[in-house]
Amino acid sequence: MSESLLSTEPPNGDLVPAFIEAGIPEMAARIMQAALELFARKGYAATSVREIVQEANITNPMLYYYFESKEGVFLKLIDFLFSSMQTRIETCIDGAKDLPAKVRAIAWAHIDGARRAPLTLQFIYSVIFGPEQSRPTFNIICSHEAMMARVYKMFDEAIASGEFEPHPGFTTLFLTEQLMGMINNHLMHVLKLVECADSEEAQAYCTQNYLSEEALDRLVYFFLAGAGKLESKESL
Amino acid sequence: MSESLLSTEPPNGDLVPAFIEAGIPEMAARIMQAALELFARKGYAATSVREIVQEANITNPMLYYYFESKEGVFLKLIDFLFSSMQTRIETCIDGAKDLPAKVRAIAWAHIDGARRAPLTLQFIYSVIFGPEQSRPTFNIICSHEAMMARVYKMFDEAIASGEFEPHPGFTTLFLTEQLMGMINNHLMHVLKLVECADSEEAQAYCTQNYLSEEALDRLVYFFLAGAGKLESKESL
Amino acid sequence: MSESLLSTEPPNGDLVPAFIEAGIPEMAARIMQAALELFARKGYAATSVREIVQEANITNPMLYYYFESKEGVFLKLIDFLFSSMQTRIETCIDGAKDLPAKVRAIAWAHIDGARRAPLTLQFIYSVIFGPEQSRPTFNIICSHEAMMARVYKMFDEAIASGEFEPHPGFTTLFLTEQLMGMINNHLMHVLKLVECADSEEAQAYCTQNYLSEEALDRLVYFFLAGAGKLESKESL
Amino acid sequence: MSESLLSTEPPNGDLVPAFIEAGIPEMAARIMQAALELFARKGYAATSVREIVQEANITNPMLYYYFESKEGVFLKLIDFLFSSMQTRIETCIDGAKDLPAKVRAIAWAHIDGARRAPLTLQFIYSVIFGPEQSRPTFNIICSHEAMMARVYKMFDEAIASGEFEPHPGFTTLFLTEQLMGMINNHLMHVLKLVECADSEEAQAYCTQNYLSEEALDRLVYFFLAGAGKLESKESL
DNA sequence: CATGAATGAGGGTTCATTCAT
DNA sequence: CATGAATGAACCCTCATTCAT
Repeated sequence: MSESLLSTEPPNGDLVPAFIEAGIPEMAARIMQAALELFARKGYAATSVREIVQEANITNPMLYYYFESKEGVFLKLIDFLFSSMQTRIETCIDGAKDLPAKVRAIAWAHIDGARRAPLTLQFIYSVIFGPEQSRPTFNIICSHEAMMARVYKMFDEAIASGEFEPHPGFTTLFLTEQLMGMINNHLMHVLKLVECADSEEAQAYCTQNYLSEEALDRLVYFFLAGAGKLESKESL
Repeated sequence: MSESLLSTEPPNGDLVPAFIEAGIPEMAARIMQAALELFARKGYAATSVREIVQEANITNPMLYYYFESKEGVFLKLIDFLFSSMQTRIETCIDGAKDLPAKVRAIAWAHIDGARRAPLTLQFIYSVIFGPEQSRPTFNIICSHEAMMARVYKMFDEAIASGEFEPHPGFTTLFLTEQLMGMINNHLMHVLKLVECADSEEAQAYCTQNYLSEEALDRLVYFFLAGAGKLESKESL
Repeated sequence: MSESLLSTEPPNGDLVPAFIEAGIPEMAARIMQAALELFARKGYAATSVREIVQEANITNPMLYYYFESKEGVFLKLIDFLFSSMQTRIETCIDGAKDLPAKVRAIAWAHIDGARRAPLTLQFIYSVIFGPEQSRPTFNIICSHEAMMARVYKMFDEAIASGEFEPHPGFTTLFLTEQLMGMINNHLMHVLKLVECADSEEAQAYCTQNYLSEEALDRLVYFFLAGAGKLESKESL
Repeated sequence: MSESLLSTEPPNGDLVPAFIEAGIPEMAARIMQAALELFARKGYAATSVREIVQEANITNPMLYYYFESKEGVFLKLIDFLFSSMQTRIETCIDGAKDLPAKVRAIAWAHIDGARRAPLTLQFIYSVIFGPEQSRPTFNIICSHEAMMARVYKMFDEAIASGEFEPHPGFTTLFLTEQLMGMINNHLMHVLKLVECADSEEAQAYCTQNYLSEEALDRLVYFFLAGAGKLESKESL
């Protein structure tokens, strides 16, 4: 819609500044960044501590100085990333005026995030959808559900205010699951494409079909049409 | 719709008979079954060969007698499972008379499969959506896309025949991705629930909301409403 | 000297007929041949039973039917080869009229053997000169010394008859060791060259410098000149 | 000749000090020493990493901390030993005034080395004369030929200066091969004897016939007499 | 803060050998 | 004679982690 949507940040996915801003020492931040990339690319189990410290350009015991263990690195990372996502979604919802705009903002935040930091997303998804025992146990429900809960509430409010009427039989939970599922699905395709996008042509294809405004519009429209009826269709 | 849909097979997920039927020796089948369960639960990297052979109740070298390596077990497994899925989807599409029935059949095949063999699904999803380098490389595109291609063709034919008209701007590829994505999303929730379903109450909740006819109807309806318009709405 | 010296047998090194002639069943012969080649190329320890049976084109238990063990194959092989060498040397000595001819015959038997069956020689040498504990224990002294003893006797007789007078201080044992050592040394070079002789040029070089009559003459002359004085120098 | 020739160093063959002097950490040196002894006694293939670390009194991973692999230990060892030999031979040649003295010095260096560190020699010989595929591949030609080349040059110079005239038909390469071959042959016997020298009597026999000045004289005389004529025979 | 050195436990894989048929 | 299937032990190597400095 507005150009401001189209972020121009480079897609380097370097979270070190963000870590430091959150009060994490620089070296710990480098470790977390290295771990993030490796966990995303190879998974937690297949990533060795040695690889992490090599990638972070530090010595082995330093990791144990800043973190309790390999598991500790993972948990700190997960905690940070889920908090960020939670914050982001809340900002999206609170900052948009009506349901379509809110939905659109949430979707765009994810899509743009996938473009800018694909590895971060890959990591989060592998944690959410991968086997639980392949990584340290942590309360994924707690973290993930908090995010879902905010979206859930968004639909509740829209229905209560009469702004939106779901198709018969559709619960708020169902709508939440569908929306987040559609976004996830979209991002999965983005990630697959980003990985293989060696040629310029492939990148252009990816951008047009998955990272553009049109792609965003398609997604939002599909969801709203499938989900129910809006009081006023102006915003679509 | 018909009661025949509601399979009553127990959800043990034992594929050994299926393996044997496909010409795999019994001991190899036991190995594959054990590996499937462990890979699904812990991921490929976190599963050790020693665990597999222990679970399969065989000695270590037997695995190497029937398979080239741990990697070989994985690949044979993947190959078998993807072939089965491919066959199944084709059967669904060819056996149903119109688009809604086809979509419904595909969705139900997956949902029922998730109920009967959740670990198999968990395994397949962790392979499709997990980090590529966390497991042996194999041509996932080739296997997965073949499945997608059949669905793609299904939409193409429905559109060509005038049976279905997608909303403006929706390509066949987009529809395919949305349908499969929605099914995936649904199954993900099923898997999460199955894992935690220790109480009878929880299981009942899961069955009603995700494994019932109503859940299936909701899904199919959401998809078709979001995707476009049917020539005749009778079948819905 | 005589053309009969120049053997024209192909250098295939196939001992299967010889094994069979010695009363060994054909399959056992094939196993021994395969083992010989592998032991020669990789050494006893680095050769696995599986490799042997694959090379011999038989199944694994067959080896244990004909031989007690991997060690048994080795011992039968060694026994056969040392006996052959012993016989050969005796024939050389008994068949030549004077010391130079005997020395020449012994040297030539070895050189021609190296040409015809380099792997056999490589095997024998690796057994004689390699670490004792790298292979099954067997009485190498017994086998090897018997060979040496015959040569020793040859010198003794030549000295006793006045045909040859060694340089002062040279014992018969010393002469024996020098002669066999020189031959060994020569063969080592042949083996090294045969291994690398991929080009025709290299083969020609090898033939001229190590496998020709001139090379033989040089060797015999060097030995006799170094060892002592002949009563009559006609034969040189 | 001079007493200085007769080294009195104990024949313990402990190279650890030499390794450390060459800048190798002490623990790595202990590993190399243990590996040397085991490789010499059992061969590379028959020696397990567990044996090495047990002999070196360290834990298993330390070997991999200091070396890349079992193969790495072997290569570092070979490199060190060949360099030492090369240096030693050069010192012998450069430090002696005429050809007989040079030949004598080379021979003595080897004989004395065999006495002081028989395992080192056994190892080197098993590498040079054993099957190539029984150990890691390394450029044996490069290492060995460099040594030969220096000896080759020694003969060339002696011939050019008129100091020595080889028998007709003897090339410089032939002389080099004969000399080194004779030395090798001599050392082989030393090694065989050292191994069995459990009794004092046996040791005395060995010393007198293979490690004494007389044995050295015999060897040098045999070689020179066999090889050609010296301008002046004084030095013999 | 930062390091080189060290470790017990376990990783995947292959060994020589033997069983039942 | 000949085979497919099976085994306990051992192979080389790497893991996450910790020590002393």
